Amino acid sequence: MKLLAIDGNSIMNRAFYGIKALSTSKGEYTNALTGFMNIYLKELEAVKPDCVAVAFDLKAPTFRHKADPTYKANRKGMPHELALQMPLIKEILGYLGVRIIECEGWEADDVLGTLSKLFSGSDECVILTGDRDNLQLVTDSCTVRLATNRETVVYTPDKFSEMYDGLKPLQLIELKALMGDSSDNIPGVKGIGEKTAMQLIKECGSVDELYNRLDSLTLTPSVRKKLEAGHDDALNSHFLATIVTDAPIESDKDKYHTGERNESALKELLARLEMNKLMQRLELTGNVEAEPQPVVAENKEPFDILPLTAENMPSAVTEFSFDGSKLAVVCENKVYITEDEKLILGYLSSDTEKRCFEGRTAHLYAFGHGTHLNGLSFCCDLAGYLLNSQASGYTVENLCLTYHTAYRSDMGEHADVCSLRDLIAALSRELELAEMKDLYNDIELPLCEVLASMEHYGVRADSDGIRAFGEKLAVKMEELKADIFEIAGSEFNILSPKQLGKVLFEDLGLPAKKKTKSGYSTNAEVLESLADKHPVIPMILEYRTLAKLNGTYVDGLLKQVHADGRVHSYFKQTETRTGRISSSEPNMQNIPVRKELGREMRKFFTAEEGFLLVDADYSQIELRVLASVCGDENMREAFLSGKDIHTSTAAQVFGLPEDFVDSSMRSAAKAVNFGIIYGIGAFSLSKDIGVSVAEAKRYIQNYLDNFSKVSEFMDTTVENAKRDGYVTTIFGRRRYIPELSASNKIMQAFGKRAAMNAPIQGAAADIIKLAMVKVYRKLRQELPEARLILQVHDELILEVPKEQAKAAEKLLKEEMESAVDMAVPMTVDVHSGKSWYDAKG
DNA sequence: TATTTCACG
DNA sequence: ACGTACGTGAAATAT
Repeated sequence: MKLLAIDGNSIMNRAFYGIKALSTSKGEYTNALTGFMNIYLKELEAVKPDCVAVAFDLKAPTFRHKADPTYKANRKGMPHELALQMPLIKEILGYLGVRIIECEGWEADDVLGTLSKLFSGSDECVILTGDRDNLQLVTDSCTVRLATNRETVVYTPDKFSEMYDGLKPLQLIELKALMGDSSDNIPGVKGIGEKTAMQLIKECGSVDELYNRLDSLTLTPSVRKKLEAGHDDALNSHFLATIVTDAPIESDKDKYHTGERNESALKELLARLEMNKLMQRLELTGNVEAEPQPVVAENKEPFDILPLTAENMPSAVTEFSFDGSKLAVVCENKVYITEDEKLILGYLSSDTEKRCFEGRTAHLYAFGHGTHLNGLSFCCDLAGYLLNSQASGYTVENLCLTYHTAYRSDMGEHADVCSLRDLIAALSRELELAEMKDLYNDIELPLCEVLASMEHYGVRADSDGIRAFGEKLAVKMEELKADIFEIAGSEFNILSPKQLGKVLFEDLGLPAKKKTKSGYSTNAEVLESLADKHPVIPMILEYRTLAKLNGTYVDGLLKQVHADGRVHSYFKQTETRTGRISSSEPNMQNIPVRKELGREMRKFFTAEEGFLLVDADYSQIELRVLASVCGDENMREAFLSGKDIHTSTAAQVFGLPEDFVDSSMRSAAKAVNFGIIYGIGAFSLSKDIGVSVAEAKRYIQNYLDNFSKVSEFMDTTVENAKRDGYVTTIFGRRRYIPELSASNKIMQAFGKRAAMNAPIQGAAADIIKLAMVKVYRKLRQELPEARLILQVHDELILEVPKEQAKAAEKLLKEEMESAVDMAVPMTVDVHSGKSWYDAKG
């Protein structure tokens, strides 16, 4: 029989340090669990054992019969992030039916030693560990698999001999008796190191023999003296280094066969831990001993599947799924399916209440066929997102697992739609408990239609113009490239950070300022600081800029222009942790604007013939939100009087009348204002505005003294976040901040900054989302030919028949400014023009 | 697939 | 002594 004996603590330790931070969205640590299970499953595959046992040290201090109380005292206590995972791995292994051995008063090593003796002779023992101590157990019937961060090294007696210069595995004890082992607190003989110990053991074979023959050995006087003085230490160390093989454990070998899995408990635990990959892996690989069972809801009737017809179209509340061509409608315990366009449109446009997983596809289909999806009252993905914006991969199955409702995998391809009813009940309850029902009903749910409408209409893009612009850039790039090669004295890939780093910092000998994981940093900040050190630097910066424009914006955008001459960016509603929406394929939220050359790109986004673009943006929305929520009178006053906020801030911080504020003071104040929103740090501020860290510190202190309510708000926000585990916006949107409970200071600091930022960035997102819903509805009523086509966080863009542009400007400004009633006005600037370039003031 | 860089609010 | 502002997405190179 073949046994796989695992050193649980040691492998957990490896796993913990091998995988960087990993935790569930609520902050429960899972990195060691994930790493352990990866190693475990891989090794199971490689070893194919008949039996498995995992040995753990008990938590209680190990005052072993053979050791004094200081034994292992200098081993660092394990970090609590790891300690928290120890009971969980035991729970997982327990549900997998794996035998766990914990033996009071005995170390995991001793248990492994005992097992290796039990499974010797005609049996076989394979020890899996990350600790070289166990190598002394290697025999003809026992191999040790040493798990390192890269690969597993297998030690047989031959391999051992090869690695340890001809020594036998058991002689590892003799070696340690002399040289000691600081990590195990084995003292060894004082003054004897690895080299000497090795020499002595090779010559004498063992510590006993060494001392027997001490007088006749030829040794340097100092070594002889150390050995004589350390005799007791050597004997004690020998004792400590020896792994015992008589721990009191189960001696019936048959008891080590893996038992039955506890499928339901395993599933529930892994779902809580959000270890979805592992769940899949455990079920996919299957297991002859315990075939995974499909999870079938208790007391749940099967669903009848039948075709949808005009006659049997349900008129009660229904759940549906729609993938763009196939519709499935669930009513009571029946699933009606159809691919008929008329029936699909009939159902989608009917007024009956309907609920689904995500509404985007259905909305788009309806828009594409000149109608609307009506009666939608619930989208599970949006509820899942509001309940936990940190999670990712909102699927019906994951949500069912998270919110403990049955996933009807017994219904095959209709599993999703058949699982919705119970899931919706659970999600509704959770939304109620979290006080997010209004946020859900008034903002997120109606916004879904608005975003689908934006995607449907898209934005007109002038492909020819973009292409011509790209060709101009390409010509410039070729010229620049030739010049760069000439001046640098070699040809290389300018866009390769690695090659560029070599040229700049090795060949040209420029000073390297910053390093990345894999070499020199060559980012714009570094290069700018070197700009006057070598003429090639500014050229490289320019080349980068051109390459970015050409690659990302010219080529990237051209690929995304549809046959209708428009780009239909996808606005994702469940992506960001703060509540913002994101845009992709193409990303229309990062089209260049800050520098003139890039800004030119916006000339290629135009209104269709006879139309204009109307562009409105909130002025300083985040600072206004901050002023409102913290109630600072100073800030409120500045906004109410319509002052320039950065100038006003500068006047306060520098203690001067506003007329005395110059442009450099204003821009410093602007940087401070940004910093406040992001969770300020003196170091970064100093870098941003080019003053000393001490100076930056003074700015911040001055700011906080002047705007004391801001300071209080930040403090209480962080306190509340620590207490509750999350922060909320004025509309009740939540963001969990698990980083606040990390023991790592850097993580904690990040958690604090995120906690300070989320209520502000999130509230701004709430406000513009609400405005979008209002604008969309108002346009439908008053200017039905106008449409909302873009959102860029604090900016909305309409495409409007040109004679309606003035009316649209007015409507847009009014709806946006009146979306919320805050302590300070939410001012909006609005402009229109033929292209985005022209429409943006 | 991960890393680096850079575009936006 | 560390690493250094919040939130995104895309592309090219490196692995």
